[in-house]
Amino acid sequence: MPKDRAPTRIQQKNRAVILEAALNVFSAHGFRGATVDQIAAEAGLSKPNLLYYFPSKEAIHTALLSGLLEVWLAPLHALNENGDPLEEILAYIQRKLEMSRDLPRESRLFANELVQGAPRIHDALSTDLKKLVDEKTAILTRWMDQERIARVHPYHLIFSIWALTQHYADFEVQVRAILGDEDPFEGAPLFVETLYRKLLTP
Amino acid sequence: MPKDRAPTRIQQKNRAVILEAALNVFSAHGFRGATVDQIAAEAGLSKPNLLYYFPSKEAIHTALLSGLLEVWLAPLHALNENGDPLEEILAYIQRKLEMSRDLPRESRLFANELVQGAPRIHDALSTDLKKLVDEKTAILTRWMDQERIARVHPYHLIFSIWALTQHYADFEVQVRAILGDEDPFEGAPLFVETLYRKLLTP
DNA sequence: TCTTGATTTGACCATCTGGTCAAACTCACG
DNA sequence: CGTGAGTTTGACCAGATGGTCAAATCAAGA
Repeated sequence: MPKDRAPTRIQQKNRAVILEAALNVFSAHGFRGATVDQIAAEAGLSKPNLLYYFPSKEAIHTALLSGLLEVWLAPLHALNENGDPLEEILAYIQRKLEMSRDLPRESRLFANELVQGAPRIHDALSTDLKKLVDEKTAILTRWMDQERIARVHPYHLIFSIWALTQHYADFEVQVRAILGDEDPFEGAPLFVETLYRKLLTP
Repeated sequence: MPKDRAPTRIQQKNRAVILEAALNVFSAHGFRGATVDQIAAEAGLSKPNLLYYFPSKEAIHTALLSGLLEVWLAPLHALNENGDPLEEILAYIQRKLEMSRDLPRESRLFANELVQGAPRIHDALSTDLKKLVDEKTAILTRWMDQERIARVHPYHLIFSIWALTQHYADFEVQVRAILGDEDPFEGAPLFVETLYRKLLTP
């Protein structure tokens, strides 16, 4: 374990390589299903070498999750009260859909954690996430009060957006098994746009 | 392992007890995260005793999944071409929502499997499930052709229903972290009904 | 070049885990 | 009540897994 100096070039590279490998493995097999050997192999390092950069499997997982939570919530963060309500919401949805397409591993990493009761990020959910969602639903509610979008339960509106968009990443096998050759991300954007336009147009 | 006679009273009871325990453990920790000892403890049996009734951990998991797949797909199966289109679809959605509320372990069992690439039920997805969905989307398409519901991509319509309804079971921790005391199943039925009524009314 | 800290590794360990087995026990029924 | 099949268990095993450690190797600044 290096002292707490500025990270060397090698440290920077190897930490990044490890996190990338860990993302692959954890997202595909969950925390318990992933093995340190697997991550090390994926990263092209020996196991002891990997454990030189992170003290434990748990530490890698935690570093990954906390590092990605910000990225994951950025689109919701960007929801802007001063924009046009419907366009803001639709833009949020499209951004989430793009993330499902471009960052499916990240989506599955969180899905794995959540479906098993979020043992490692429960705190972040009821603090950071709840705070962000409360903030944004307040905006939604104000828009509804001003009759700029139709009135619906704001929390369930957020849940529905998460569910719909992340479904394509989290349950990709199922979607592909049913769609066959058709690219899910061909029809999805139009479908969800139609859906939320109809739902929210006052 | 008993011979292939008719199952004794004890066999019947213990198999059921084991499957119930396995449902608890597998749905909470995934296949890899569950241990045979855990399932045995939950079932109130010793590990060798448990393995007397099922030859392996894998066998228990398979028995569970294949036994529950039918239950899981029953609501979609019940979608009836001869009923009123919108009411049929809304009834399907409400049934799915009830299953999320009443059978969350079953939902998470499948979610765990799917999010990790469905290594153990991939076949059933591309055969049984695909067949059922193809059948039912054909009905939806006919309804759309007859202009009895609005035209949307039928597969994405199905996906959206799955995503929305199962979200409440699969990601229950997250929903609860955000809703706090509020019961998710208080607001959800009205929300999803509104959503699909607006989407599908021609 | 030399030195010192950073990096890498082979060997190793304790624990966990899925699974086996022979022996013991229980139950239903003739 | 005796008997044979059905049931249960303690002891055990092999392989996997997370993690350690001392020794070897490397890299960069003096």
